Amino acid sequence: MGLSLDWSRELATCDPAYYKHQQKMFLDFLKVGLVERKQSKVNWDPVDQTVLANEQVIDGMGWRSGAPVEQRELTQWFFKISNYSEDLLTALDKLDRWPEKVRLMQRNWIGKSEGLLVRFALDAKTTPGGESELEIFTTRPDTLFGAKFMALSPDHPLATAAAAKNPKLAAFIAECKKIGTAQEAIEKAEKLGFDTGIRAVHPFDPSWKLPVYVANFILMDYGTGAIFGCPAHDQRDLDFVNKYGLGATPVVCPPGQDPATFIITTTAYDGDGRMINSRFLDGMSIEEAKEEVAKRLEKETRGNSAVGKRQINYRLRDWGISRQRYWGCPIPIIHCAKCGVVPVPEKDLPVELPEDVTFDKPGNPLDRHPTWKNVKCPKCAGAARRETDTMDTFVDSSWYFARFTDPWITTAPTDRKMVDAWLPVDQYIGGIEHAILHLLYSRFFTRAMKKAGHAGIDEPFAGLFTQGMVVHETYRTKSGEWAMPSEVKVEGADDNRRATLIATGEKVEIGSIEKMSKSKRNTVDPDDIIGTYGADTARWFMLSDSPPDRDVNWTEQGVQGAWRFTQRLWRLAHEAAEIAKSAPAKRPVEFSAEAIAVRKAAHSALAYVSEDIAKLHFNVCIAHIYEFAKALGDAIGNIESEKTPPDLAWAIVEAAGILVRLFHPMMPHLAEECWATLGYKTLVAAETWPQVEPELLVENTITLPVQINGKKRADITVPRDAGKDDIEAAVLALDAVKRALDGKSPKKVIVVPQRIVNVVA
RNA sequence: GCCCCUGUGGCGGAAUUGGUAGACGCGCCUGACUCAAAAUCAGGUUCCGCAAGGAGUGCUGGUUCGAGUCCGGCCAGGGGCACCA
Repeated sequence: MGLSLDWSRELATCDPAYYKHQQKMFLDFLKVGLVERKQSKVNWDPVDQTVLANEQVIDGMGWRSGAPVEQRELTQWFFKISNYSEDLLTALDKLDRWPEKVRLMQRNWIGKSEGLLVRFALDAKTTPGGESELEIFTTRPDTLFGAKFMALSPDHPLATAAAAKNPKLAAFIAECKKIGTAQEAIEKAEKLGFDTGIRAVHPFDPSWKLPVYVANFILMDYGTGAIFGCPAHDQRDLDFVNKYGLGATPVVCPPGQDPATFIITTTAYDGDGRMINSRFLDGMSIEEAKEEVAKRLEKETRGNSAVGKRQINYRLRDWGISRQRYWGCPIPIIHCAKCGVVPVPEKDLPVELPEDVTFDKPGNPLDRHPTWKNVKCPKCAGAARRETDTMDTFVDSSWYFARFTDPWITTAPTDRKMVDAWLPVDQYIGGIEHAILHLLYSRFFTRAMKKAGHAGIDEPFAGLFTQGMVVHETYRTKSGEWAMPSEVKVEGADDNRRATLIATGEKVEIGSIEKMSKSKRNTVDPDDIIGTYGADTARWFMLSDSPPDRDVNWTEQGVQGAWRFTQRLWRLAHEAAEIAKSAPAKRPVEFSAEAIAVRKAAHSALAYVSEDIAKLHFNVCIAHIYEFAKALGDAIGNIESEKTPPDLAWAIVEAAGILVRLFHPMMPHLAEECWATLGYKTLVAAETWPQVEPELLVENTITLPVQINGKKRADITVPRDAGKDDIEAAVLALDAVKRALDGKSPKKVIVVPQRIVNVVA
């Protein structure tokens, strides 16, 4: 297709020469405290037999396998992306050349929430082991007087302790965990609770006791795994109390509601309002009440520390990178019974994947490869074993752009001079599907590389553009097999469209329009167009209609038009070359009206294309090139005499040169040919972009639309610098205006300079 | 459920950011060239109407001299998040 790629920089992330550096960075990140090994509940893909990050679970299914994801408890390696939660969030504001949509998605994913940690005292008589307090996290401390219950996650230590003494509770917790394994069930699960018998004390009223439940909708890994429930203002809590009959006292009254009659039944109120039923908070706004509660609880102490503490929580979790699969970069760690977790010494890098592996059984082949797995401990030389987890392949793509700046260096992941000179990437282009996965990981990785000394910047991509997907109809045979568009003949129109297999004539069903994929076989091969019409026509055609950020429904309708245009440009180049023979080399001092018209067409097209190409509005660029080519063709066609006047000849040569350079980015091969035809010895690719002459964009007379009551009724042509009064007088003399006014004088005449005139009748 | 985006001719899509709606291309129609066809060239093509004229950017109300563009309420399609306290 004539793409200009520097293949000398080609790299492969599966090449040990690449992942060697990745292992080095893993060890460096470990040194600076950005890698951690911990037990955690993980998303387990039962088909791929591997762990998935939260970001890789889509609607409860594995992003690759599509299988329902299960929860498992495993020891895993993590990159501490959450160290950068705040930075990753605030730095989004500075990424002004990123689509707002992507920034918003990342903001939501990071999910910052500000709230208060509150230590509730427990009635020790009621606790299993004399526990005296329970810490909860809330973003709504203002609703503390609406509290009806406390709730613990089934995984909360206090729940575990209570269950040890209460078999019924233990059974309830076991039931919760069973439901918790299938993601789909979680979404539909009813809110269930179990009263532990434990009683908590309200922080503002020692005599106010709250029952402590274990509830299936409380997550252990957010906040403290425990909450206080305010049913009137939280729908989940309301659903819960309505099941257990605990009641709901409203503490926030919506504007215009009478506090005396305001009640909550089945819908919680989470809007704005004034505090009610809340003692010293009554009458305050929500914000004032939050502040007041925080202030009071911060001051109050129990056992040498404050009862309340402000805290900011993030939804963003650390990035679990352990994968139990063969295809990935081995994690350069050795486990020794004596020394524990030992990093592989740098001189032993890379840890290469063994090649003699078998895939006959499910699970990780590295796990059952004795000679690879069993090694000596680098510290004590005793028997040890390798870490058999490999890294998530998203790690590979989190820094390849940095490696591109110097892919040849063997002694380090990056050459600091190179990486700092080249990065950040000026314009990154990718699909919206990477909005949080790849783009958030890369932002973290760049920061981590900075901390470990491998780069000097925070943000990898200064400009981001998300291109749309190419979509196409799907075709399916009676036996349920997918057919490719090239194998199918489609006839008829609208509701009568029908499709048959070209080979057999068998009828096929026309299915929905979907993203092109190998599995649905709804792909088209640009080689077909390239084969018939050439690469330039294919490029032009693909760029011409649809803006690149939108999805396109692929059709070859219109490719003929693109091909026709290449012919026209070719003819035009030859016609211009003929005129060039007699054109003066020196720029004429004076230009005729015809010559000026040609120059204006050239320079205004140049101005438009320059602007639109920077915005990646290629379809609009192409429209302007069509117009310009038409104007130039007309100008050449209008030459009557055998000998073209020298000034016009010069203008045509100038215009042809501009035209070729304008379409060169879209049709490089044709442009080079045309350039040579025009007599140039250089390559267009090596030429500079032409300069606009701004004075050619200014018109001496302008045509203003004339509206009557906001509807266009006429045009008027006036000198560019005509005064308002002159324009108004000319407008009122127009027939269309006189007719509309019917002898009366207008209420108002609005003259917007250089734009429009509106007569209000 | 919450958040976000999109909605313009027969089709893909333009519209200087509040100022001529439908650029440009496809398709279609008419004409020229031709014995004929293809190619090429010229003209037309939002809808209603023979015309004068009128209506018109998903629906509906508003702000404004003026709204595809801004605001409110709906409808439809797409995307993201979802027991995150």
